[in-house]
Amino acid sequence: MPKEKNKEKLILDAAIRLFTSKGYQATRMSDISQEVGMSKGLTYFYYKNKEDLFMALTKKAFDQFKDEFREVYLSKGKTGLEKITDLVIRVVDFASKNQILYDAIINFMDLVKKYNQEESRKEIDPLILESQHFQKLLEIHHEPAKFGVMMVSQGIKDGSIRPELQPEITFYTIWSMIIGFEKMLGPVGYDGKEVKINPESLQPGFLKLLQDMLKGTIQASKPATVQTSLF
Amino acid sequence: MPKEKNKEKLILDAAIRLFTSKGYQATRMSDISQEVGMSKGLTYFYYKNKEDLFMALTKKAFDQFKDEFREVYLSKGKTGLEKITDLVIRVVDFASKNQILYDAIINFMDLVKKYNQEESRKEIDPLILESQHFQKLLEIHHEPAKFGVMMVSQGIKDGSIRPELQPEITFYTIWSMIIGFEKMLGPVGYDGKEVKINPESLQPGFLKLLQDMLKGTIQASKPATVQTSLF
Amino acid sequence: MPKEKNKEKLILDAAIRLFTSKGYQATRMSDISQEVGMSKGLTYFYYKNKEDLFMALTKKAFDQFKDEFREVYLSKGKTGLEKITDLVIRVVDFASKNQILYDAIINFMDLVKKYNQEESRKEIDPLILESQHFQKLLEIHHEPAKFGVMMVSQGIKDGSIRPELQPEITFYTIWSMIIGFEKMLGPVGYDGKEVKINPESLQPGFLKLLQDMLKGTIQASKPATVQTSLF
Amino acid sequence: MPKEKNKEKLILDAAIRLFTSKGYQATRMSDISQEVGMSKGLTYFYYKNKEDLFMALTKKAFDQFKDEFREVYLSKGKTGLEKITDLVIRVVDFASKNQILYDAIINFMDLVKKYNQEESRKEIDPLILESQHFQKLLEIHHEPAKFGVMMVSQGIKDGSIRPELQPEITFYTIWSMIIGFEKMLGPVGYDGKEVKINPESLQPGFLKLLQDMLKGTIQASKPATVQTSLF
DNA sequence: AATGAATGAGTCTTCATTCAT
DNA sequence: TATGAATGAAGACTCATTCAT
Repeated sequence: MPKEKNKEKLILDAAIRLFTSKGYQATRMSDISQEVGMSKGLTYFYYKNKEDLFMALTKKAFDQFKDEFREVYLSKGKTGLEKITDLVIRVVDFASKNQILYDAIINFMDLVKKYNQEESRKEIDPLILESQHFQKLLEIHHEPAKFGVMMVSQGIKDGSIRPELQPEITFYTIWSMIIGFEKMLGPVGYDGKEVKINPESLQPGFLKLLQDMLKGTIQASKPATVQTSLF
Repeated sequence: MPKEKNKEKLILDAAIRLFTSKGYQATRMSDISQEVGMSKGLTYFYYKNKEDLFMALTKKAFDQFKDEFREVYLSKGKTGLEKITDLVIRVVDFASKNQILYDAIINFMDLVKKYNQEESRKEIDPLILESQHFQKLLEIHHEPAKFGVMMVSQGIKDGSIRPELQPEITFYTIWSMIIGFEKMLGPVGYDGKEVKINPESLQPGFLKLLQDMLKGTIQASKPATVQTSLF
Repeated sequence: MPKEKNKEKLILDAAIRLFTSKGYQATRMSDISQEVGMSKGLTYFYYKNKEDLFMALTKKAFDQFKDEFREVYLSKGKTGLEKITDLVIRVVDFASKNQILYDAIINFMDLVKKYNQEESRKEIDPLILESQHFQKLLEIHHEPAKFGVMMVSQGIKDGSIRPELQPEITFYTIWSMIIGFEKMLGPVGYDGKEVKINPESLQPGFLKLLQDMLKGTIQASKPATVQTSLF
Repeated sequence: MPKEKNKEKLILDAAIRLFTSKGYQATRMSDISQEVGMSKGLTYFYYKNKEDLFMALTKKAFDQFKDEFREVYLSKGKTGLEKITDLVIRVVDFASKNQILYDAIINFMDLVKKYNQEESRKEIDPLILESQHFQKLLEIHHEPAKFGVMMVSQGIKDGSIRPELQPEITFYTIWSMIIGFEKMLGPVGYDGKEVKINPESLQPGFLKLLQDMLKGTIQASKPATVQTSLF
């Protein structure tokens, strides 16, 4: 029945809305059921518990995230380097428009780190480990990156990226930069007297450095441009 | 009296120990008082509430963090680029050895982002906003970065970093990379079948790319090396 | 379902019992839940907090109080003055038999005074102001008095009360006397050597004075009597 | 040493100030010590505990109250009835200007009531019963009333009050009216649509009724007037 | 007389989760 | 599927009071 899938989606969307406006902690399960207009019990029928719901949200986040990566990868008439540049912009945009989804992705990265360390795995809430969504996420969380790696590979082939670079390492380095850049947007936004930069001034320089880091000898006829209309 | 300062420190150290092993949420205020061997009331005498305590912890984190930056900056006989390379290693090392402190720093960056956005400032727990430590942090959280900027400036002077780079933007880009890199260590550590990289293989490549991004024409006699004994 | 209303009533009755025997402050919410035989959580499901519960109790007090007034007003074959006399006795009786309810009424009068004074409104516990029962009380707390005013009006019509009296002012003066009289029963009960009066000796004189204050020229065939079996 | 007496007075005055502005419950002992500028320990040296302090405050309240009564009683060129009228006004004025003191007096009346009832004496906080001030109050709390009784007696003698009235009973009835009247000022202040009276309109009528209740055949040359500038 | 750090019992309140219907 | 009353463990925080100095 598509009915059920629908209910599940309604709950998830309500959760996203509420987590976004009030935060995860501050949102009560009852708020969510109320927002959807169903009983608490039914919510629990679809999602085993709050953690499970959040893991489902995280799964959705990764799916959407992968779509972003895929779209950029499949965009026509661009060099690999241009796609990488586009990706940075898209990810930052995604983060600002889907704050809670992006947070869920970052949170999942922390979770994976703990999961991979024998001594800190016990710190993870058992309910998370039990969630089927979590298990699924362990399988698929590398998928967005695969498109990224392919972009780098393409860049090497089309000469926009230096041929001596190793695609995986290069892409994960790029991803590091993206993640850090997004986090950076908070502090540099601080309007302190002594701070000379802000998000608007940081972005072009950041992209320029990223391109410098990557670019090969063969330039695209139209050099990788930096959009400034982002923020 | 040094006595009081001491108590404050004892509480903070106990909190760091417990937050590290059980997590912030899971640690009860009573656990902390018990760990120090004092009454709950006294803990509240020194720290207004749990959030205030965490902000004090964050303050300590930034102080130690700044020390790391300062030490690297003041290290003798190194080019600016070498110092930047060292900094990456030091920060990652700091993060792994002082997990909760590093988390507090990242958490504070998120907080500052919310604080700077009119619409999301209300999501911040009022107790955090009231904390004197939070107010202090708003003033000082750029300090570590200042040393970083100076490292870049030095690198430009000594020729190890390209002269056309703008120090502030360059450093904040580097910092972005560092932050993201640290987050990356979780996912890439996953021993999945299809993933070809892990922290050990990522780090040298990451540093190489960072150096490529920055380096000037004049190389140090001894090239910036990459320590591999880190993890 | 009458089930729910029932639970609410059960809680309220338990609260009345406990507040009466131990006092409001000394009664813990857990005592109440235990007395009813339900969980603490359920108590909070029906009453938002302790203040809300007390306001509900106050509402019940006013309702019962109004019933007393109505009954006296509707009693047959009595002049207005006789009804007023009865009312005094009934109120004092009500106060002694429903101590906590009467206290709640007096407490609410103090609350209203603060509420009506700009400068002292802030002294009122916010939880009280938020209570729906409090809001309701603001609307209905004059209702008992309305019956009182009608008694005076009747008295004027039937000649038992002086025709030149203004009903509202007269009744509120009477009510003042009643309230004060009830409070008086404490101190005069003190068996001090030098005090010559006690509740028993005070009441008849009090009623006589009250009647003197009010009475018209036309006396009822049977003069307004004073029951002495009250205390 | 007058020093000590002074400290005691300072504490008491600070308590009165704070209880007035924040309420008894909301005022912490530390607030009081801070207001006086001394340590908490010293406050406890002068007052055994918070209840003891409040009983001391109550004692002061009765002393001041007695002064009001005495002054009215000793005022020259007035009939007994005029003095009674003045007393009402003075008491209401006292209550509005010394809210906490007046509240303390009313509270003490409730306390005495409990104290006189075998079954409710146990509800009284033991700390109150232990307070020397409480013991003293039991002895002196009738003193203000004595002046009142004397006013009635004078009124009977000078013909302004009916000769058949029994002074004690009459005065306690008057006091009842005063107490109730003061309480009444809260509710009647409510600006409801259907309520036709307010404190200003109630007072003259109240005083008129009081005078009607008491007055003898011989009128003073200048009839007992009603001041309206009170509120 | 004086300090103020230290105590710790006391309680309200929250909310994820369950289960009888 | 669907409900929502019922549970109860969990935990932060207060503040009157004490006592070593």
